Amino acid sequence: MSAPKIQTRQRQEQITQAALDLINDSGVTGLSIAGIARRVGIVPSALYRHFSSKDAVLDAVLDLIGQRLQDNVAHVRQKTPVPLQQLKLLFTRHTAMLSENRAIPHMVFSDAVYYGQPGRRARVAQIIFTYLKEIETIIASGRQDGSIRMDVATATAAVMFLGLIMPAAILWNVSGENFDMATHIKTAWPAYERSIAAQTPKEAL
Amino acid sequence: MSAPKIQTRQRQEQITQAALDLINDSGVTGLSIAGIARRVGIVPSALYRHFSSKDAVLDAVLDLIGQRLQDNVAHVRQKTPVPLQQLKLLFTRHTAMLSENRAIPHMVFSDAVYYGQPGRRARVAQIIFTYLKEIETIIASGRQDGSIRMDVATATAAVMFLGLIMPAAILWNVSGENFDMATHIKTAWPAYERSIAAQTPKEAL
DNA sequence: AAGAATTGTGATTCACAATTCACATTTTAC
DNA sequence: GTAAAATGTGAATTGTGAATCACAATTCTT
Repeated sequence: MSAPKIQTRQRQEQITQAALDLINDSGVTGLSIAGIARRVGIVPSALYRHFSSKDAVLDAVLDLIGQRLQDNVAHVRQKTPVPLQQLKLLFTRHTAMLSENRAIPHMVFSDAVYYGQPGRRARVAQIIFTYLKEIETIIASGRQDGSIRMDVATATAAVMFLGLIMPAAILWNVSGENFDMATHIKTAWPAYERSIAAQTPKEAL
Repeated sequence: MSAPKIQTRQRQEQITQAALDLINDSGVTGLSIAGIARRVGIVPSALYRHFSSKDAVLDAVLDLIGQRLQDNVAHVRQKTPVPLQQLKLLFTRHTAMLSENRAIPHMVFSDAVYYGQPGRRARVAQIIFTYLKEIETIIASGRQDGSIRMDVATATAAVMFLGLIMPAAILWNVSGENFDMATHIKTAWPAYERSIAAQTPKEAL
């Protein structure tokens, strides 16, 4: 019994998504050609019609992740024009995203990134720094409208924003998903805000 | 030509250290029995005289990492009694430690932790939460002496402390060790301090 | 110094996963 | 409709790395 023939473009999407899902379930180590193929409903060797190698699949997964992050930023921008609110919203959305996709931290910290295909690490750096840049842009506009203080470097404020997210992701993962994200968001945000906002705002709860 | 015979206790230490070094160089994926054995100067099969399996070696490495973290805390405590200074010192020491040992984030985020031996994840959780607990203790004493504000939960302040460290570690690794740790420490610390200190201190620079 | 326990060695087994290839089937182009 | 291109299949190849085992050398005990 043979799988239906699908155009490469769509198969590539299926394969990339299946790979992402598989990483969610079993980590980067658990990612195998056979596993991906099974999920897509084709035979392992068929996968090579659409990707030249496993490494190529990994690169596609990285692209997908970068895409998702950018989508997040775009969504937040379109939701509200107020910089501090954009940041808070991005915070909640990003944490929610991480709750559903462990694949993201797994990829970012994966050996495959650091010791696999040369250039892979640069690719991940690209994704992270691009994301960071977006955050910096938001912060910069907050500086312009006077809502964010000037004596914290935008770069630092942006890195600290990541610092709001990363530990939460780790603790959530390592604790067997028992870490209370909601509480973390509720308590950490005001503290972060205090460290970067021009003055303690009253309405931003 | 045969390697000298060494008592198991010491071989275990050699092996654990070699494994840690190997992870530093090649990641958890690059950790192989053969690689460890080569570094120690014995033959792969000889390793099984001292460890029952590769998993057992991994557990030993985890213990070693937990040990190092605790040592760090102890050192800081002995250096100064002022909570905020303890935190800052811990921050600098921890970042320095991460610069030298990529193995630590690699292990913490490794698939081997999440998808390997069941219970391994709990072990990592144990290490992290113990460390977090120490930080909370420091913060609690800062609350008692009035140097740290009461309206931030100690747990949150502790998690945010990790948030000072983790992004730095990632950016440093992903950027090919080009991220400027020193600048990060210098700019991020005051911001963090502002978010948890009772009032902007003047001497704590 | 003899026997037991410990530690080291080399060959080998086993499982697993990526990749290739010759061939089959379906889709597309003309 | 027919040839060519695209896609899918199953078998075979190859490499890798963990683990086992029988045997050798060393150290410890007494």
